[in-house]
Amino acid sequence: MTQCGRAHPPGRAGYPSPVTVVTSVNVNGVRAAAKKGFLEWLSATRADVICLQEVRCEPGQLPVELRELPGWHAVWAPAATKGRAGVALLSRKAPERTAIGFGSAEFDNSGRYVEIDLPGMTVASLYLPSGEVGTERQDEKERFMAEFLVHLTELRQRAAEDGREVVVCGDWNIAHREADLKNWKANQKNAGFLPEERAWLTRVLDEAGYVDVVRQLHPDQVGPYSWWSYRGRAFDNDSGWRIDYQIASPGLAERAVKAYVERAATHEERWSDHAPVTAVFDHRF
Amino acid sequence: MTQCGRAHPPGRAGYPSPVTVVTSVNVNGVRAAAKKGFLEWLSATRADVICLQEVRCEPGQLPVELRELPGWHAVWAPAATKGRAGVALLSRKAPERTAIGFGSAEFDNSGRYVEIDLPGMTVASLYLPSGEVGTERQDEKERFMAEFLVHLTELRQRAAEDGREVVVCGDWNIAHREADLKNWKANQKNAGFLPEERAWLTRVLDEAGYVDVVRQLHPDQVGPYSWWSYRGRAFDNDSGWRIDYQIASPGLAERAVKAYVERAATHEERWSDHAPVTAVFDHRF
DNA sequence: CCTCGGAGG
DNA sequence: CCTCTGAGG
Repeated sequence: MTQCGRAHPPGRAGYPSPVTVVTSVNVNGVRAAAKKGFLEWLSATRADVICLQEVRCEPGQLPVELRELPGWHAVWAPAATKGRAGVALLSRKAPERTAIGFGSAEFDNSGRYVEIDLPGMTVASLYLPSGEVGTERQDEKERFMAEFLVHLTELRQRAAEDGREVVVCGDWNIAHREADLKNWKANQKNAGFLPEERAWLTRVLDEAGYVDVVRQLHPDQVGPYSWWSYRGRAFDNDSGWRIDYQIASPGLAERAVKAYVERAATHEERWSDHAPVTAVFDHRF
Repeated sequence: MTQCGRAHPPGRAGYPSPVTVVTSVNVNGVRAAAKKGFLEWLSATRADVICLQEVRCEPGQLPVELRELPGWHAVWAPAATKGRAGVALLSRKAPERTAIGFGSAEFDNSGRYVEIDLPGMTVASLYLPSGEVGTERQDEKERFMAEFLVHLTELRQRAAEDGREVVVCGDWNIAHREADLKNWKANQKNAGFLPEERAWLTRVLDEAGYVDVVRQLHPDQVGPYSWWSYRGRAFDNDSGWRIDYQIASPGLAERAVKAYVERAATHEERWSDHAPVTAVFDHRF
């Protein structure tokens, strides 16, 4: 682990480094992404923790460049079905604890959730099912949402008791508000912007007590979108959706000093249909 | 039809042009081939008739560049199963007759045989099943061979009665003799070089009365191979097989003045794992 | 318009 | 190591 210390003043107790940079990105197939520029982005990023979704690869299928990531500790949580879903967590520091799944009989092997403890904070990578209205896949999404809300509530409580902070990053596959997608009117009956999905996200914030880190720092901005369909000219027209979030405990969220979408990361050579969502937490404040 | 006459003396009765150039090539997916150089090869070829195999495309799926081939008449014979097999015939002159299949209940819809009549000669495009020892697909290959030998015999007889010549071109998926593949010893138990397959090809020549045009003109040559696996470095090592043949009636075969494999056609940018097999028939002799 | 699996080659 | 499906996105 060759991560070098940066020129920051000392942080608060429990945070060995005064600043933690967290990034989340749905890579849409980590092997394909690696061939198109993901590795260059990775070698340039200043993130301390990276949450990946849609890895779509069993650990045994990873090419060397991905199996051996110098400077990183990796936890891979593939789906039982080959080539589907799959999440991972990369961290510069070794995790104190690792957990795959959130205690769900149905979803723990579906490659949709992995959680690690780092000094003072828990970081999770989430890939919520994408759903499609009128299909069994929408029912699955709803079952996931119901179970996962319980987990989020318990996670917050446990963390609070332990004096830890929490951030759940990933592809939530729901745009929360009208400002979170280009064409909200046309999408009110489409999966990803259904009233019940939006209401569920509101409950994540209001009832489970989390904060949408990007929105907190940019309350009046349109977007910033994090996903643009590969179909048509969605990216060029910025016809996107904000469906990738960092959802943090209030104590962590209030330490967020920056939060943004790295749209340019996938601009020149597009290596995913999602862009990285990054937050900088400064533990000195 | 903009095919211009060439500076040849007049041919024999029944052959409006004194020379007929016939090419056969397995394109391994005509859409993929078109993106990689097949169209450039096509625009440069001097062939009068082209037999294609493994077109792997329904006529409705053809991109414009393939749907509209100026100067060519095309007959497409796709397989019932999408993306599989499929043969076609392109001719500068309009066919006098077109037939898909050879009267087989099992195989007429399998995209493996199409036949046209041109002035004085019948040209067929064949894609014989490839087979694999110990599988149902080898049984299928053998059933095809049995039925097809009957057809070849009848085809010759009918043609002789009508005073026509015949050439059946295509991917026969059998190397006939030891000189027809790089590593014959190691392949004696593999589909494509089984004793019974080789014996069947001998019957095509000796019993049904056809001539292997390339071998006739190059009796002592190793190969020339017409297919090199995409696996490993088969092409670079010239580790190939001669499995694409022009099998002609004796009266036509004796008019062959040239017969060769266009290995260079797929050398620079490889657009198929097979190379075109071309024969020039001169009707003045 | 992508990525992946699997069949067929 | 190719080219196709078809599912999932």
